[in-house]
Amino acid sequence: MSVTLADVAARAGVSAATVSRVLNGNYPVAGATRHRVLRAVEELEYVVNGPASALAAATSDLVGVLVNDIADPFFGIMAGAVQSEIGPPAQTGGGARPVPLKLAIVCNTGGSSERELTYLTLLQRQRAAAVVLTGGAVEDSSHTAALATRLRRLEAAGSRVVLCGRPPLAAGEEGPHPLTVTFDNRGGARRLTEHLLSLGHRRLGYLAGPANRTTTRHRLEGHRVAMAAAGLADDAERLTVHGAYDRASGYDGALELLRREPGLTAILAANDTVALGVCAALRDQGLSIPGDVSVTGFDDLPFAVDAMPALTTVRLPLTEAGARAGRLALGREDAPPGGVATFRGDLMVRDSTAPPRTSGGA
Amino acid sequence: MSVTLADVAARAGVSAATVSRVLNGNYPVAGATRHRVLRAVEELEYVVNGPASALAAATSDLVGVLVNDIADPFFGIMAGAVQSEIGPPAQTGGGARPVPLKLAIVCNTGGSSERELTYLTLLQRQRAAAVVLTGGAVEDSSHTAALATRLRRLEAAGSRVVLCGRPPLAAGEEGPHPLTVTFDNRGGARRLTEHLLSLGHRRLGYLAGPANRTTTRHRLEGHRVAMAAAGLADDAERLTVHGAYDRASGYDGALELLRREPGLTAILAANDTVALGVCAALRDQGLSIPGDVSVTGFDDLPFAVDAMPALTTVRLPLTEAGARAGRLALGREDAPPGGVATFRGDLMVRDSTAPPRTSGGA
DNA sequence: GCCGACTTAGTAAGCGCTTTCTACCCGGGG
DNA sequence: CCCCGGGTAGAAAGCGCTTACTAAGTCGGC
Repeated sequence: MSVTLADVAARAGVSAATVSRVLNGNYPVAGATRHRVLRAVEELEYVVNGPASALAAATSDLVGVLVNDIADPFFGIMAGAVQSEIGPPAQTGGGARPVPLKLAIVCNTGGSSERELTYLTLLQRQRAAAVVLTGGAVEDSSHTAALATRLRRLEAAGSRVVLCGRPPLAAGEEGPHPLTVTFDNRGGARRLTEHLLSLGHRRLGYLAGPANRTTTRHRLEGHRVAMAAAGLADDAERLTVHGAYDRASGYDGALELLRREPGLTAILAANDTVALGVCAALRDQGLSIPGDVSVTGFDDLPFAVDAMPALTTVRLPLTEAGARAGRLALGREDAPPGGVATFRGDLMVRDSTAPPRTSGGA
Repeated sequence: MSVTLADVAARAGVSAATVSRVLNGNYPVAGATRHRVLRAVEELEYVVNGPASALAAATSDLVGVLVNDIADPFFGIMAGAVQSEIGPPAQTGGGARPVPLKLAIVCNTGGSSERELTYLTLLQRQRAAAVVLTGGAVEDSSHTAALATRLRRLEAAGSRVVLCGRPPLAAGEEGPHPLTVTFDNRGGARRLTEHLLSLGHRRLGYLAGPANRTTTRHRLEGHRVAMAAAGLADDAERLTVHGAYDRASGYDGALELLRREPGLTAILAANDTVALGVCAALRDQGLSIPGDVSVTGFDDLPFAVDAMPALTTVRLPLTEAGARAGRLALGREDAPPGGVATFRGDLMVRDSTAPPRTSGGA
């Protein structure tokens, strides 16, 4: 059917082994021979059979990238960054390809731990060279255990595993842990809360993400720490509402928060998308931002600066993190000390936060 | 090293052939035997070797998805939709898997035709079951020809090719064309322009996308048609600026447009992201939207409704288109008549457009 | 002028799975 | 009682590539 190595070999008057060696450049081949082979490859429009080489070499050119939802820029940006590290260079590459180009298999888990496991198995089946898991992990002991097992099997099967944007695996296990690139969600949330507190806010509502997610928990913890330091621990507890990481739950959550505490002067949203929903709800209630209520997001996705009003948020270096994870996955970069690299998030103060009206009167 | 079919066969006391048949369910196997095999699979934690089966069966479980930039929600949404059609079902799937789950290989071309070809070759190498090309195509005759060749080769190699969000291949070629799911960019742009015209605007600037892109051209054509119908053809020509599909070029483009025509009362941006840049520039110039200048986007990405102000735009059914493309790619859906399905975009009138101040005075 | 050391190329044995072809077991009709 | 056909399972030949291992030249040194 299609052109095979043998065809190329015949055409170039050499053995299949030689063609393979020319193509992989992992064995000395005389210049003249190489050229003859390369010409035959051109003439026959030969394209390597990936599965065949993966089988023979016991490794593939595929890298799995697990994301909650690729349509969400948060994940899209990280996935894109991973991809650009492992794929063809952005620059018009010359003829030499120092490292074999890898292809990224993007898997949407939709936040379901079950699908996460399913995809991990599918990636193991593909003999993926590496797997990058992005986003917060579900915190359910049975799932955590199942996940750890799967990851161990993947590594045993030769895949490199890298966590990106999620905390390292529980330290309880023996053996080396997957390399991890993580964000300081706790610190970011704490700084955001402190920012609001320092503006004079005292009644702050917190719209947390879905329960049982590490990201949700860490951000919430950071918030609570700051609240407790200001002697507002009880309020923090009372004014926390959980919801999905989407606009709709921001809208609903804001309404719920207002119901619980009509005197609210600030709302911290789980992330930028949720914050957008909060803003919409507030506007619909006839409240001005930040005049009546200050709002904060998290992540600093590209649209945050163009929101109405421009969102005060925490910038997460998603691109850098994804790129780092990609390099780690290919072993192009040395592991960070302890196997964990943490990126902190910078507070971006914009127009959605201001001193509360009551305290502003001085 | 790892567990193989043979190991499972030995454990179950059957031949490898039988195990293969049980796993693929494409051959009658007695119930008792099947159960024994399945148990052995469980006990051994056997995971099929994908490359091996791909080699033997001459087809893989991989579907390539080419996008300009996965971090851009426009592409993220389509890619996600494709993915959800070919991957594990969102529902907690039962044991039966009617169709083998496919994995999506997402390839960021960055809009480079060269990388597009590179990826196509890499996908052919993987023996991808299907390839979905999204987004506008580069209109360069040599690239178009090269692309057509590559696609033909892919199809010859057994991959199904589907175009999504780009026009069908030139009709000149013989043989069946790749199935296509496309958007009525022309009509959308025309309606957008007519909307502005009907509000009373006469000095409209158009911020087009990068030249030599089908999407850019179609949207521009739609705009020109409406402008010409209003006797404004010359202005349309003079007030068109090309730029990338990003926020920065929206910003710069708006400034350039204002320089060319200070009396501008409306700017049509190539897409929502560009529109955001336009809004930012206008604000920085002290102009109000839509008071001084009306602005429109295109695509209706999720953030459009939360922009400052909410963007009047054209909604493209990205999810539906992606899903359709995914189904077409797997042959799960019959080809549309003529092989081309066109989705139209609906005008979403929001707060960024209003009658121009001067004509509003009546 | 002969023998290692070094290059370069070929041989061939798989890699783990699919699938055709063959073998076998049974039950029922002639 | 024999033969035939439906239902199951096994044997074995690849699928196209990688990679020891082996072979054949080529040199330079003693």
